[in-house]
Amino acid sequence: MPIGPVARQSVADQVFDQLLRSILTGEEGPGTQLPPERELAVQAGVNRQAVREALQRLRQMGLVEIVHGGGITVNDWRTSAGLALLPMLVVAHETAVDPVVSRSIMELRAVIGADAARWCATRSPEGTAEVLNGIVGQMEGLGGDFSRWGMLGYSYWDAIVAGADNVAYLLAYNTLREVAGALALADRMAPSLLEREWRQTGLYRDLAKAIGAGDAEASGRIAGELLGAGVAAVNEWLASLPADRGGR
Amino acid sequence: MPIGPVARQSVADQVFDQLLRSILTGEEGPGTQLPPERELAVQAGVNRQAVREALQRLRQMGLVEIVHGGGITVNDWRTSAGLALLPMLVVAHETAVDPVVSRSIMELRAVIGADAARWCATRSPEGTAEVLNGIVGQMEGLGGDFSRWGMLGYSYWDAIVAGADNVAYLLAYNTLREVAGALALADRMAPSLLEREWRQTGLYRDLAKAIGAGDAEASGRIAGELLGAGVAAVNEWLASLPADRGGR
DNA sequence: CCCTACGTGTGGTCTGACCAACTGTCCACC
DNA sequence: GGTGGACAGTTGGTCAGACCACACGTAGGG
Repeated sequence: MPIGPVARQSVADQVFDQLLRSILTGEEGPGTQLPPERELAVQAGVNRQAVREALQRLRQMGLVEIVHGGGITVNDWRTSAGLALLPMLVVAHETAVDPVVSRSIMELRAVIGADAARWCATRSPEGTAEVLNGIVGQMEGLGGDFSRWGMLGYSYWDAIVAGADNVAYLLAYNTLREVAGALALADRMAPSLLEREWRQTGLYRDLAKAIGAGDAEASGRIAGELLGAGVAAVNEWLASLPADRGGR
Repeated sequence: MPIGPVARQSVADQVFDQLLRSILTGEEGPGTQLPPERELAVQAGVNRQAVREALQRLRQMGLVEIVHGGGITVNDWRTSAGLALLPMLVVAHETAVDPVVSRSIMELRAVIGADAARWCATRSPEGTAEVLNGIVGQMEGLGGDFSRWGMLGYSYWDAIVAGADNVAYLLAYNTLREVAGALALADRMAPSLLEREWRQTGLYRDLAKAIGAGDAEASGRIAGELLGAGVAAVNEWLASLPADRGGR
């Protein structure tokens, strides 16, 4: 039995996590002032530099505002944080993944993936369709080995997004891939939600063909169908839950 | 003539900018090792702590990999950076905005905005349509005062995205708003590109009505039309350029 | 009453030191 | 010959303490 890599978190990372958590949970609401750096340092029992690194990272994410000599103010992350916060929203309450967050992720994935496929059909360089077909071939090859499907799915959509010639899609998709990792770690349910999507190998091949033919309309439609399955699965999951799970 | 606020950049921010630029320009390509922290500090003529803060921020963005005792490796930002990089891509080459980046931004904005409108029609809380109608009223009120259109447009789409009940859209839209600021600053052309979109007040009112009626299909269609105008404008701009502008 | 000047608190920068992890080398041992 | 341990050098991580720069409240002078 192989052992995995040991998670080693630096002191600054731990401070970052603690502050992030207290902001996301609302313990430190928007507009409130954080304690001074020096006090945070003694509270955490660490050096001031570690606190500073954490605070600068929070600032970069838009979660706090720091003014020289004026203290640190907590922002409202709903209006000032960027997409980079998404992976951390998933991990923030580590007991279970917020279904609304999951749905958000799947919807964003679907809407970007579908449009990327549309553009990929007309803007992608030569050879993209061949790459996609190769991946589909591998998919068909490994019948039930579910553990490797995920990787192939990533490569498939990676190729499409790369072929869409849209940096914004590319970057957003990178964030989404990171989120997927956090999702899979935090919640065992997520993979099974995706399962029905993975199974549709036929559509994967159709999509590759449509992209190879340069048919934007068909590509967008098939990709939407493919990715819509994941959205539908999350929605069903959401509907099956008691009504009290709807926060954030 | 009123003078604006002076940009005061901390030392760590300047180091961050320099490193970011040298990574984005490819001067420090993927896989290359950065000089050690101590050397970077003497090169920049600053403290090592400042360098550390900058490096930690680069790490958070996924641009570099840092291993304890092992040095700092530059990542390929195309595969490892998140959407947070988008604003910095715009500013990176400050002479002119890369048209491909601009197009990417407008497309992402359009695709998210349209889907947000679709969901806003069915998922938004009571009163959203009233808010939207109020904003449209203000739009109609200030005939040619173009400077204030931008603000109103932001509020309008803010309300829609907030009503879509999708955190991912919300966060991505926050990033896009930030990008819009950078765009307007870096390139005077951007506002005129958006102008035709702003002018379509009638569609803005139609969209508010469709959302109020809970008509998802119409909302998505109108929003797509509205936002598609901006995409089309950028595409025309792109087509009018000499072919040598296509990098990145 | 204004408003200047100052003190206090807070973020920003610096110095220097030490700890901890990776890397390569060499050598004892099997 | 190969394996594993001991070692030194490089580099990131942490710490302590000091000083500078800015914001803000307040008391004193006009």
